[in-house]
Amino acid sequence: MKTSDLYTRQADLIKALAHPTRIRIVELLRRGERCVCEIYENLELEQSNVSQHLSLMKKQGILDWRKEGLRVMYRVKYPQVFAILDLAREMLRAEIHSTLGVLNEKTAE
Amino acid sequence: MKTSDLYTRQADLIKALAHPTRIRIVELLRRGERCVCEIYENLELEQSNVSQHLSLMKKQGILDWRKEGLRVMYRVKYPQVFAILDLAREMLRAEIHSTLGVLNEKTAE
DNA sequence: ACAATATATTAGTATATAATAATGTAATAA
DNA sequence: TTATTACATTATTATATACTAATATATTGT
Repeated sequence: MKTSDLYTRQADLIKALAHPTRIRIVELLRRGERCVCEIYENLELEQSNVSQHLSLMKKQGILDWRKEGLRVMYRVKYPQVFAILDLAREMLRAEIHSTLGVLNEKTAE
Repeated sequence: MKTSDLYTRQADLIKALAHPTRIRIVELLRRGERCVCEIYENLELEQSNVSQHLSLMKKQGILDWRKEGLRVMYRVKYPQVFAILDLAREMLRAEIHSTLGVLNEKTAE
């Protein structure tokens, strides 16, 4: 039996959020649960591609799903997921501002 | 010019934390700044390997550094980095508990 | 100027990830 | 029972990532 260590599990969980498409999916799900078709239509992606990304996140335990007739409805299981995306955005903004800051210094007075 | 879009930048930033070795490095830096040699000795990794991971995180803007003689001291630039690791650990614990929960139900009474 | 030390960079290779296309499966409708 | 719809899975291929080993660079001490 090969139980991956905690750092690896933690990394895999974070990795589940480390893709632009998966971030877009999660942001869509922030507004509530959605079926697969809504997701790929909304984001203009291939059904298969979306399905694979969903299954990856499901595997990492951050998504829940339920069948509703033909549809499969997905939702984000932990609010921490949104919190992580928000924190990343904060840092991104800070980074962008600090590089812009350098530009401003150069063009100032 | 190929300016990567915001979701890609956000994903790259998160990806910088999505590796067991980089998580271990950041956890070490949680206790304060460290030189490269302290890091690779402490974590029993190759200097070159650590250097590459550091440079990746530096590139994503989450690490700061300063030269001190021969040494280069690294530190984490944003507390958000630690917050993200903490949130991921929370979810990991919840996941582990919920799977253990299933086991308990099976062995109960 | 030369040696030693700390770190960075590069090249090479193995492995992982992602996208597309094709096929499979399960639920409902006719 | 057959067709249709929604989704999942698999195979293939391209690209990205990570590790090791080797080499380069920069700083300090002699």
